[in-house]
Amino acid sequence: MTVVTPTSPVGQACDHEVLAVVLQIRSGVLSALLWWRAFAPDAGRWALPGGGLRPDESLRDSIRRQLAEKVDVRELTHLEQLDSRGEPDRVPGRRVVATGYLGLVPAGADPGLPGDTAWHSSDRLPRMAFDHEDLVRAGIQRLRSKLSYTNLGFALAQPGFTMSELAGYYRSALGHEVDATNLQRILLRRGQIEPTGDTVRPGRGGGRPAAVYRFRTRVLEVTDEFAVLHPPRRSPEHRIPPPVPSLSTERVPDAGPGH
Amino acid sequence: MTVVTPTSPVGQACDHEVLAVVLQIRSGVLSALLWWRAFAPDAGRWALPGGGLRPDESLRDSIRRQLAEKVDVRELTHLEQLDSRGEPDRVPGRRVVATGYLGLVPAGADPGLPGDTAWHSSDRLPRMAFDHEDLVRAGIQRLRSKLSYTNLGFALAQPGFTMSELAGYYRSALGHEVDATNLQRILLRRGQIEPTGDTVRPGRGGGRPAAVYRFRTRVLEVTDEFAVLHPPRRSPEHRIPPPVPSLSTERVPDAGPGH
DNA sequence: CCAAAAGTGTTACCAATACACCCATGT
DNA sequence: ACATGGGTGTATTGGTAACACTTTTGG
Repeated sequence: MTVVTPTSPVGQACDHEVLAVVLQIRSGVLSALLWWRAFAPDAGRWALPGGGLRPDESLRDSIRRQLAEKVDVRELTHLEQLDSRGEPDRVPGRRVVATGYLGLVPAGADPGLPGDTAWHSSDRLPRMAFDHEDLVRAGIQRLRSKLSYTNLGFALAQPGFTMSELAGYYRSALGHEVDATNLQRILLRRGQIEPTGDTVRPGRGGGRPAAVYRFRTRVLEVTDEFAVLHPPRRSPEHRIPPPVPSLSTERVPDAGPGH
Repeated sequence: MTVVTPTSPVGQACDHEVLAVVLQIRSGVLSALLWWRAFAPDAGRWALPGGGLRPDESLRDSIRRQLAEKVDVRELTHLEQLDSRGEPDRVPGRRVVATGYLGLVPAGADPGLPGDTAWHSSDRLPRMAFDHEDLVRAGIQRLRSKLSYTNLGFALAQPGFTMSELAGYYRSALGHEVDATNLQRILLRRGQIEPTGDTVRPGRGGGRPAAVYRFRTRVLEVTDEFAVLHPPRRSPEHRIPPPVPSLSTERVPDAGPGH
């Protein structure tokens, strides 16, 4: 049965916790914000920020509240739900269902952190508590996927950036080479970014001054609907005719079950 | 930091429910399995199958158990998590966090249903309880997306099928025209399907006998990684060199927080 | 022999990659 | 001048949509 161990935070109605995988590109390394557990269970391991859901808050409100203890929430440029884990033994000694979130902080920001909290390179994760490492990997995977078909890059970059900076963020997040030239054209074509008109002075050694760009919106949008099984281009009204009900042997009642 | 107040109710641990959006193509119509609520709250509206999470089962086990009451679970060809909803007022009178699942049943199957349960056309949904309609739409959206870049078609089709049947399933699920000819080549190229060698006798009116195909695996696989921001083709080892730590001003400790 | 349905071959199109080349600046 | 980094132009590639055409059956 469910044993209540004194790890549960404040007066909870139910054992539901909310966890966040907070990612940021720090000096060219995709990093995750982790928190060091001083107490059992899993003392000495690193855990995701988060905690119990309060009776009067939504999941999203909850994770924002709990993140506020770790990092300045105003720095969070994106927050979306990952998935929920409910294995009975995922946390020893007590039954907790966890809902994971992915949070993103733009490059360059450097929020102050509590002493037990630190950024960890995503490809050299420390020993982590419970099933948290798995959630981190899910978060990274989600980020990588969405960079490809949405404008999620806005959440990794500061408001104004040069194309080589942006390509660097994509490189770090995706883990492979990204050509700044082609990235520029892809994002321009899709209407994700636009030049601000400003330029940036070249560093020592010279070089042409780089144009400054910004994302047109800093809210998630899908800009590349899946490349295959598109609706046909030719006849825009390729609507599927509603099938003849008389031929149907279906049982699709619209009212109550009067059978 | 963490306050210790073991107020969480023991035993019937938490108000967590699991819901399933079960979809099937029935006579060319993408349909959802719904259940008629006889009692308050929201009596007379249609709801998703599901129910409370038991203390000793995982989320996935729970939804399988609860679906077994509505539909022969052996018919379920696919089951994946959608998302969780935790707004405090999503169900009047009590606080319940819900985790939604997407379940798929292959065309042709016609499991017996309890009297209060029926299939409903997905584009003419009845008045639904709580936030369930929103979950249905999320499920449909998920299905449509994954048809494009995974082999999820296996879950909509019976084990053996002709290309025109399969194109029909895709048409119904996606809501737009799908060319059987091109679908065949796409799925063959991706290695999703293969001919069984059998053919099917043409109906009255003749026609060339159709070849029977099957999906090579009936487990979800991603067959079309996102079309853009691929790793470069040329040099397979375009690995990003690990950044020099000495130049880094980072604080990415590998051990406990000794700061 | 004709109609119907399935399958094949071919073309056109579009978007992304690769890469050579041009531009603007610091030393 | 020339090295350095940014930006533009362009050829190539690859995969899908579109569609005409061939194949195989029933009447």
